[in-house]
Amino acid sequence: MARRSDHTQEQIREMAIKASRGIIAKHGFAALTARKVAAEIGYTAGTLYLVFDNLDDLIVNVNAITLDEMYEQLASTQLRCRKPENCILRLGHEYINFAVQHWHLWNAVFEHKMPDSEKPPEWFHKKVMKLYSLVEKQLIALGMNQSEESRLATNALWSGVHGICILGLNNKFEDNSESTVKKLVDLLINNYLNGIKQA
Amino acid sequence: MARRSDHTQEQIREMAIKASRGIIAKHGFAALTARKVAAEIGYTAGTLYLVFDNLDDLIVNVNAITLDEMYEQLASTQLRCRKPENCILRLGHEYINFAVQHWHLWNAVFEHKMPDSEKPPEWFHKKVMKLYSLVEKQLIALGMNQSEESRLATNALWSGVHGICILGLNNKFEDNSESTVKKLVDLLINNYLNGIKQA
DNA sequence: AGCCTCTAATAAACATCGTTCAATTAATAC
DNA sequence: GTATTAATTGAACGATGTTTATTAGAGGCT
Repeated sequence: MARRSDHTQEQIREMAIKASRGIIAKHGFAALTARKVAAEIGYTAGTLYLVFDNLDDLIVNVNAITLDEMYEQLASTQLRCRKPENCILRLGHEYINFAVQHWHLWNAVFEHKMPDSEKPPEWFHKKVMKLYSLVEKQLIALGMNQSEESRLATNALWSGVHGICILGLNNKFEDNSESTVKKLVDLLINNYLNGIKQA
Repeated sequence: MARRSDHTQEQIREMAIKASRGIIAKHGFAALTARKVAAEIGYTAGTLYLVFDNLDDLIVNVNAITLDEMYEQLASTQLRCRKPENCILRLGHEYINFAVQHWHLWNAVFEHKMPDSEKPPEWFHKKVMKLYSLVEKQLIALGMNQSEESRLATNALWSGVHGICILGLNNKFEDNSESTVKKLVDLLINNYLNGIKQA
């Protein structure tokens, strides 16, 4: 068979990405295979390679959507908060909420490694930085002037929050309930911000 | 062939673990395959299944050694430090040093996921807790009484340090040099401890 | 020594994976 | 209605982890 032209290449791309999201969301990152994605959109595995460089290319596009959704969810919590400390705490809580709600998709963002030592494309990195900027904005509102210093302070704090989520939600603690993870994130943020104000 | 009895089963186990460590250290976690391990110890893949349940079983044993070595390296830095704040900073620096020095082996500890939702054996978890106890000891020396509180404070701080290492050493920041990662860890620890003392 | 038993180790098989590519088939152009 | 063209396929390739029937060799017995 050939030239069915049931769909444009762009449509096939989008269908494949959507199907992949579904597979990951339902069965986890490890369950994603080229043949499964292809079967779900009614094509064969080979077709995917007409439209993506390889599976990594497809996965990066899936993870990009997850980052976009995460940004929307985090940004929406910033509308009704006044004090920067509270805004940052809300960001932490919502980060946890997102990870819990979209567990497999969130995990895929961090489980996926580029082969050899290739880097994800630049536009992907920008989406990550956009997320960090939500936190940096509040640190600046807290009196820190925008600079190398605010960037480092942001990276330190948010990597810390991320570390708690990664370990906590992967059951690496004795008690790994969502509420414990929230407690830990509060502890880290509160003490960190207290320390910053003092300095 | 059969019954060569060149080695006991226990010897084969140890040779396989050692060979696996070598492969991971040299070529990374993704390069580890049953056939490669077997070839390096002069046996075939099937033999590994006589001595391990599966590859995950083998990997857990490899990672256990890494945890042991990490504990030794971290514990040794605690001999010549007086003030708890400095002891914790040293732990942070040495955690980074270990990750840099044994990059692939350190990564393997966190890249490896049990299939489905099986858990690593209990003795593995104990080795992780032993590492945390190094930090908790210093938090207690800092005036915190040993309790649920000190455990949470330890988890929060050290997961944070770990998060910085994971993201920083995987090139997730703009500047991902070792010195930047050290700066971030200092920032997190110093502010966190300042915040704690204030509370 | 020769034989037998038992089992450690093997080689081959299986199902799956990502990826490639010649063959084919349907849409288009003439 | 026929020729051209290119989208899609299906089969192939070389891997992977894991299982299993087969076999070779060590140890005990006579």
